[in-house]
Amino acid sequence: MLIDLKDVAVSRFLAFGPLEERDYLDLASLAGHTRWLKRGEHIYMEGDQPLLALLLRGWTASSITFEDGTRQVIKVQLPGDMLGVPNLALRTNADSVTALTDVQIGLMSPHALGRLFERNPRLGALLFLISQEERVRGMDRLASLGATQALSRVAALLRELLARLQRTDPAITDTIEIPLLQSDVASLIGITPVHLNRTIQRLRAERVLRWRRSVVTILDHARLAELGALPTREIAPEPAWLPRSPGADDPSSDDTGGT
Amino acid sequence: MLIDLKDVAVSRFLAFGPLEERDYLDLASLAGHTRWLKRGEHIYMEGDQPLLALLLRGWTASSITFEDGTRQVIKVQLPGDMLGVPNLALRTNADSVTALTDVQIGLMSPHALGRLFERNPRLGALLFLISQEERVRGMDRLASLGATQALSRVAALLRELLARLQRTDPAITDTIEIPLLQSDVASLIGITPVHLNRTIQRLRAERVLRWRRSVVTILDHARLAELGALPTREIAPEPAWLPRSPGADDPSSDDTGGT
DNA sequence: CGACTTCTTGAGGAGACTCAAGGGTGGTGG
DNA sequence: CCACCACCCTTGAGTCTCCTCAAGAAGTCG
Repeated sequence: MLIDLKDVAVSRFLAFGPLEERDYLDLASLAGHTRWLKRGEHIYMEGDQPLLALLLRGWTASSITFEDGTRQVIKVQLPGDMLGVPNLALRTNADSVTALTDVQIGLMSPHALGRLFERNPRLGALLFLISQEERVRGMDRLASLGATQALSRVAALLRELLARLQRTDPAITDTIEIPLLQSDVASLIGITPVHLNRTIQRLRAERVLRWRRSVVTILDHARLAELGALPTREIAPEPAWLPRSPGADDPSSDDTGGT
Repeated sequence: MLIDLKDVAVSRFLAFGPLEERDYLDLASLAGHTRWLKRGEHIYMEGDQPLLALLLRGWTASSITFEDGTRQVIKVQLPGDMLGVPNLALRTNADSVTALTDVQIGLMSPHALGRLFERNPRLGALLFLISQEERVRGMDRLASLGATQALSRVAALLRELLARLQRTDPAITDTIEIPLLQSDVASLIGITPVHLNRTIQRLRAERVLRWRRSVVTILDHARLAELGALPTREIAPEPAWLPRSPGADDPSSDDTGGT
């Protein structure tokens, strides 16, 4: 059960293809202090100055609070995900991020990010791509909330989490531990906790899944896919247009000889 | 009513601060053929190879189709917005983009994008930031769909469109022309056309707005803000961490620098 | 073993959906 | 220029999903 933190930290990058040694070094230059936070603590809050971090262990949730106090959970982050990235575009944070479990995060300075764009355009472009992947996820969630009812939304969420967890741990197939209260899951898919619970009861009755405390076991993957009726998204394998790593000794780059 | 296309094309960049002359030149290198498409035509379709374009004139809508044929409108794009960006992360497009009006688009090659990241890290980082801004918009919409009811969603949508239009045309204050059918608007906010219509009737009765054909006039901005209860997002003014333009003659650009 | 949180179930009500038909509006062709 | 047609908006009626309020069961932690 020991995972190499290095692997987790770059897992989102590796989804698009292998990295050169130079890339690992440049990515390491992003790493700042690591911190542990307890479950329930906030990594950052709405209205604060933007802050950038990498989630190394544990789960977090991003939420937005309305003026009347209503809280909406926007998404959950798993190890390897970056925290606070969208807020870089804003003067103050749009969302808050809370630790769902005890978590370990690696803080990183926006300035280091800026230097990364300068020094290693390939990694800059990869960061760009990772953000696009997040946007696609957001679009799918939007489609789920906008066009389907509770049963489908639960199915779509479980399929999403399963797929994301499988990427860093292929051993996961049927059983996942979701450190979310049912009230959090309900907010995530835009229904009330009461209604989520009734929906879970239906899925249990149909033997689609087991859901005990925070451990969910999928019994009928086919039925789940049928309910959460969005296609599985495939990551672009090594997009040809990506700049090459600055270390790569390929003489065929016809461009200006900078360096 | 004549708008300089150059201005439109870079409007999203300018939101974060002014550009150097060099930046304009590098951005121009992204520009490929421009094309006109008629209302109703598709810029690209789900399942196709990703394609990159800049919307120069007119409106488009992005939508996702479920396996059962249900279509969900994800977002609308206005002049200056880029089309197809999120799909760069995927093997095949997750969404389709359709022209809501006659539109003019500028195609751009992903390879040119890759070169831009290499040649002008500042613009690379700005593209990254523009994507983050989109993510924030998506998060807000997710919050709107997940936590509020029809009346608020209509209000939030109108406020969003108003704010986006005002950015390129400050003259817009109360009246906007929305080239969307009520059925499109309904899908966008995750309700049925019938229910949207009833909701509009309520807003009309309360004298919050006029909505005739595709022309919407806001009569009561305060009430609208009250209903669409999300804070206004402010773009970060010239983030300090952005790399500087490669043309900028700053002698201290070598990587010195403390921790 | 309590005290607390979280999950579960019940009952009643409201927002949103479906089906369906009537009323405008703009476009097209005679 | 008018008549017709197609498309869209609007309204009605009935139903269902989902919500709210509330209380009881089960699990967790000190």
